[in-house]
Amino acid sequence: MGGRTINVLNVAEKPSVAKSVATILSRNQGLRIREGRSRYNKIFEFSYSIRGQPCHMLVTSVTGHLMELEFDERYRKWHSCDPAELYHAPVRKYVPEDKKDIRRTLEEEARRCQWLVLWLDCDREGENIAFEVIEVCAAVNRHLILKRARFSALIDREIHEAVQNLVEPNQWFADAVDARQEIDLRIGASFTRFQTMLLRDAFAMDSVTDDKNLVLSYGPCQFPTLGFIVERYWEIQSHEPEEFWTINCSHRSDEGLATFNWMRGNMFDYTSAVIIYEMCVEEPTATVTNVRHHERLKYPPHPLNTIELEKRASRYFRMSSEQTMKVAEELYQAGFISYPRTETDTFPSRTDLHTIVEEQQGHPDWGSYAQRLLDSGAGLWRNPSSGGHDDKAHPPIQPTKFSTGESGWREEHWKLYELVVRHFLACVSQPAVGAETIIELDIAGELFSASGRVILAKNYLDVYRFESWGGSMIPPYVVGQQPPLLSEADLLSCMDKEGIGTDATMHDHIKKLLDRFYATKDTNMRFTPTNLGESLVMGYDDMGYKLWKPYLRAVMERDMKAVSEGAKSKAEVLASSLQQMKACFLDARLNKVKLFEAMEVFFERSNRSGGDEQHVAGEVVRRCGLCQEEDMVLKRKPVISFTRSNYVGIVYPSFLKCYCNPAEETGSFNGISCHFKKDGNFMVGCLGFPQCRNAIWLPGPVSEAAVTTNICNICTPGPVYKIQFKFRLLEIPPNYNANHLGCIGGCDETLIQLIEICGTGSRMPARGRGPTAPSSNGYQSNTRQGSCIYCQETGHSSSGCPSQLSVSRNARSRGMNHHNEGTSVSCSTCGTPCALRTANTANNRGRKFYSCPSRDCNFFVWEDSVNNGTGGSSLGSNTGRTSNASRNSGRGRGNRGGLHAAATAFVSATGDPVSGRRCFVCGDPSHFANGCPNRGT
DNA sequence: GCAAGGTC
Repeated sequence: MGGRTINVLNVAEKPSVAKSVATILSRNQGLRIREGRSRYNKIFEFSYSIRGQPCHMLVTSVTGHLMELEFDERYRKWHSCDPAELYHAPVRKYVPEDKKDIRRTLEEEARRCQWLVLWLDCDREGENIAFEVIEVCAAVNRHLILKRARFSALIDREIHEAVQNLVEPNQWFADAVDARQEIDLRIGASFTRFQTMLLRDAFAMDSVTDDKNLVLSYGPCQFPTLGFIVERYWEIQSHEPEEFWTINCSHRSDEGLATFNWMRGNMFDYTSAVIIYEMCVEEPTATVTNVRHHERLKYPPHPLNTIELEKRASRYFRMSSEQTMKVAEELYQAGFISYPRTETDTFPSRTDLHTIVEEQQGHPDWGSYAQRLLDSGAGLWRNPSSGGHDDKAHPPIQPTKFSTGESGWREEHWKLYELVVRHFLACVSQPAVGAETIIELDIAGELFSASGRVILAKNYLDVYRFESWGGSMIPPYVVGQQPPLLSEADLLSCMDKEGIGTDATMHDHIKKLLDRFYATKDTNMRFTPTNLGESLVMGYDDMGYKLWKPYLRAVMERDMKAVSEGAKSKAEVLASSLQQMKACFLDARLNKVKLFEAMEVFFERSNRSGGDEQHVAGEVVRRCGLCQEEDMVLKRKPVISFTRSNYVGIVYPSFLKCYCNPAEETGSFNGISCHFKKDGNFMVGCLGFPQCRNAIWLPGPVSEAAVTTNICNICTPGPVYKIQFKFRLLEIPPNYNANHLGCIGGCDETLIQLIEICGTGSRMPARGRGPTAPSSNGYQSNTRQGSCIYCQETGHSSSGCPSQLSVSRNARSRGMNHHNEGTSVSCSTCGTPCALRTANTANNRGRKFYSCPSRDCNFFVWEDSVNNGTGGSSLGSNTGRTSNASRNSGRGRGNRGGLHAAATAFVSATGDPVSGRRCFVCGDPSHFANGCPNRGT
């Protein structure tokens, strides 16, 4: 070839690899370094020749994935859509903000290059990152020729061979990762939103955390990890200790004491044990019946990979896996150990093991051992065993630089470096040799045995001080002893065995469980599920779903493998996997009562307002500018108590919705007439709740509020109906009137000022807290009696009722809320089939409606609106004006400025800074009136 | 405010 010099852009997965590749290829001759747009990703330049083609080489890097997957903007907000929509909502790949400078570097360099050579790690993720780099570079230079360099170690021969034998990038590998990302995102986001919105505000979880923003996340890796912990915990709980008896005998001689164990082990029958014991006592002469000698070997460990490093650091030093990886990364960055994220536990044949040992000869603690290893006369050397894993990307973790400790090291650095070095030296050492003796005795026909071990040659145990070889032959667990809680090392083993996470992410999943308050770790590094973690797992388990088991991940992994081998297409796997998971999600939602029941085992139901289920309808104030679907109505926070013959307590509005007209204080509950007492603060909220959470809080001192027919002539989009307020005089400053005709559209200075001074209803400390609802056996038990709510038969739950199943599936598969045949209406919120009922309130007596039977759902629709096509909505759309307003005002997007501004102004009054606003009392922009030092109290 | 996967 030869001829004109071409520019070749080389991109590695991380800066260190770019540097190594550049150093090796340039042979350190004429290597220039310059800055890129990103601080960490330098650009190396030198001349090189690829198969006779003179090249100007530019080597730079990314830092892992360049792109992330996310839902389209319209689905990003938690209340923007039904979580079930997340199984088909559009997603896009984009370059996140912190990677944009890397993208700029790639774009700038790619424009002037002819070739792009991809030096990403040779695994599936690496291949996927390669395509991300291609996407960015090809977008600015369509003529780029794309090449992939395959290499498995950063050593001269590999790198030179790789660049002289460039191949094509592997689309199948990248596709497998695309599918994995999309499935993870859709499952994770849908279940996380569902769980969080369903449970967080429904239960008093202050015992778990004070964090009101608690997220109850679900993830295909984190949940099975939690499952391991819960499962072991349940094993321990279900263990019933049983008494047993055993007989021991011992023999004291000049050489010491030998203890013999009864070969029957444990006897659970007391009488039998006593009889045998008496026989032995009556005839106590012991006869030695057997003496056996064995030579035993104890082999050194396999070469060190990530999981073993984490497990051993946990066992030997009580370091968490997360901490271990952090310290290991620092040691790697400083060049003392090799890359710490590796599955490989086999040394590549070309590894120069001797050189690594030679480097350690000068160490005060293990230097002499290293010298013995190198002395061929000592016979201590042994070629390392293979653990059978090879990720073909990185070698086992090994020391790469000699050190007797550095000034900046903390104790963890010392320990981890020592572990890596001693482990390496152990790997190339002979096994320990022991002589084992087993002695058997006969006393009155009963057999006893004892064993002892003498270590003949310690060999690797001399350097691997973390392991010992005790003389005891008693197994660590005996019958009847309960298993211990899972240790971090156990947990890592479980995850590794079942393929949960990767070596680089396992510790993240463990940490996530602690961060989410799903589990705790005690001082012995053992994990216990929290009430929250246990109840979530219990809930899904009660549903019959193994979502907390590793099976789902295993299936996904098989699919990914099939895609990466070309056996299945990405589209095929995505379609089938998401279809199944969506069905699972919908079923889980139908069965959400199981989650509630499990939570009720541990938590009190919350009467905290602000929850998803606790709004009672009011009057329409304006159309919601956020969701553009529903109206905003004046509501009173529904802390509602009711009285009936023998019970006083809080009723959840979901029970009330069909029975109680919000304007009245009487109604019926389960056919019993009740007296309702409303005692909450005022707010204006969206009827689309819980899908839409747009809410405007009103001043705390409001004692009465009513929507008028007055329309504000300032606020747009209209109409915005004004509200007649009455304030509690003692709670407002003297210069304000008790009566006020106000507007929530953002124009009303008086309201804004009162909120700044007095706060809003949402921030009032005690909101009519009544007696706590019974948690497991009060009226709530009507959903738990075991008989189906549709056919009244026992033996199946309502969600599995044969009379309803086909209807509900039909409705769901068409993505509809209802159809007009018989009683087949499904709840738009949770999909539960709804029964036809009759209203018994003053305004609507005799009118038929459908409502969701689930006690935690607000779905409600009048039968006549179903039949005339106006569709379902949440509670309260029966005011007449609602549906008219909905129909008349159009459903177009955009123009939500007026309401948005109003919401912002009111939000500012609750303490969140909004630019441009100042304290109303003193004018200082650094605080609001609520926190003003000049305000006085 | 959701996942898991790279890596800084």
